[in-house]
Amino acid sequence: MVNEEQTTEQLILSAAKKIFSTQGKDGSSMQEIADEAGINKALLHYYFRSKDLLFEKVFFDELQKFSPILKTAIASEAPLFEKIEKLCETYIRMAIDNPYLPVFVISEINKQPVVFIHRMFQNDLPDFYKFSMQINREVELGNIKPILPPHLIMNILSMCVFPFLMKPMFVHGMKIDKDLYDELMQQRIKEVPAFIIQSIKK
Amino acid sequence: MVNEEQTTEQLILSAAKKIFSTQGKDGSSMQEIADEAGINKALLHYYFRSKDLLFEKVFFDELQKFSPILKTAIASEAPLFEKIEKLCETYIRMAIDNPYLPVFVISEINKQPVVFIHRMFQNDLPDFYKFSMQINREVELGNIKPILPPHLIMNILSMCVFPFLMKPMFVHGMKIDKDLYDELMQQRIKEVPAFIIQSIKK
DNA sequence: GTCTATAACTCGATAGAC
DNA sequence: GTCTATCGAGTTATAGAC
Repeated sequence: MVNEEQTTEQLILSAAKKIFSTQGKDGSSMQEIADEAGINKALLHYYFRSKDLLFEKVFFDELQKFSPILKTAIASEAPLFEKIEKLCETYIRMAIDNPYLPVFVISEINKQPVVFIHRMFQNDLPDFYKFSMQINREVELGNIKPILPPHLIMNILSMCVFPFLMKPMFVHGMKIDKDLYDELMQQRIKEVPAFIIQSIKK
Repeated sequence: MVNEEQTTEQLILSAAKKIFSTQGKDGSSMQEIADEAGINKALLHYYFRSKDLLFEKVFFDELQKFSPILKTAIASEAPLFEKIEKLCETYIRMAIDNPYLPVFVISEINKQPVVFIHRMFQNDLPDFYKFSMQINREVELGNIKPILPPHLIMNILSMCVFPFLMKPMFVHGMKIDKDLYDELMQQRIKEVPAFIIQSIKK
C-alpha cells in the first residue's frame, strides 16, 4: 500500500492548487502548473483531460469536504453563544488550513453565483432560516440586545473570513509580517466570538 | 454642451466596469465588453488603444478618487468612537455607490499585491500606525476594553466590506432579495459602528 | 507514464473600407 | 467614428515516439 505511484497525480493537484489560487483560473496557464509540478504540460492532460476539469477537481473536491461541516455547525441545536463560538472556530480554522479557499470562493461566487452555490451545496443549502429564528427568539426573550439576524450573520462571516482575503494588504500595506499575521489569525479563533458576544450580550 | 457624443466612450467604460469587475481582468475578453456595450470590438481599441489601458482607466481612476478620502478618514484627529463611525460610513457608502469595487480590489490585491498597493496609494500609505496608537492609548486610559489594534481594525474593515463580496451568496443562497439586501446595506452605515462600539465600550 | 512536436483555437490588435 | 476582415501571439489540447 506504499505509494510513490500517487506522487505525480498528487504533485499536479498541489501545484495546480497553488497556481490557481494565487493567479485565478483564467490567470493561470497549464504551462505554469506543469513547471510548478516539475513535469510536462502533456501530462496534465493525460491525468485530467482539460484545464476546466483540473480546476474543478482541485476546488470543488476541497469545498465539498467542508460543505457538511458548515451545514452541521449552522444547523446545530446548541445555545446561541456556544454556537457562535463553534461557527467562528470552524470558519477560521478552515481558512487557516486552506488560505487559498476564501479568494477562490469570492471570485467564483461573483462570476457564476447560481452554478457555484449549486455545486457547493447540491440543493441542500445551510439552514440559515433556523439560525435566524434562534436569534429572533433570544432577542424576544430579552437574552441579547436587539439585532436583525442578517446583520449578526453577516458580522460573524465577515470577521471570520475577510482578514484572509486582505492578507496581502496587511502584509504589504501595514507593517504586519507573516509570522505576526499567522499569530493574529490564531488569536481570532477566540477573539472574534468574544468580540461578537460582548456586543450582543446584555 | 448637450452630448450624445459622450455616449460611446461612456458606454464602453460602464460596460467594461461591469465585465471587468465580475470576471476579473484576465477572465474578461474584449469581445464580451464590446457585446455588453453593443458595439464593435475594434472600437474599443479605437478609444482606449489596448485592453490594459482600458482596464487601468476604469479602475485606477476610480480608486484614486477614493484614496485621499480613505487616508483622511484614517488620519483624522477625531475621538475614537466618532472616528469609527466616520470610517464605517465612508467604507460602506463607497461600496454602495460602487458595488463592483470590493470584488475588484480583492482579486487584484491577491494577484499583484505590491503593484496594486503602489498604484492605489502611491508611496503614501494610510497611517494605520497612528490609528493603532490611538487605540492603545484608549485602552491604557481604561476608556475601552482591552483589544489589540490589528484585531479592531480588521473587524471594522471586515464588517464594512465583506457583505458586498458575498452579495450573490446572500441573494441566491439565503432568501434575501435585492431590495432587502440594499436596505440592509443602508442600515449597516449605522448598524456596524454601533455593533463595534457596543463591543469595546466599558 | 512521460516526453516532444504540432495541431487547433482563442483573443488582442491592426488594416482598410465606408 | 464605426464596421468587417484578418493577422499573429499565446495557450489548450492531441498524436505519436519511447
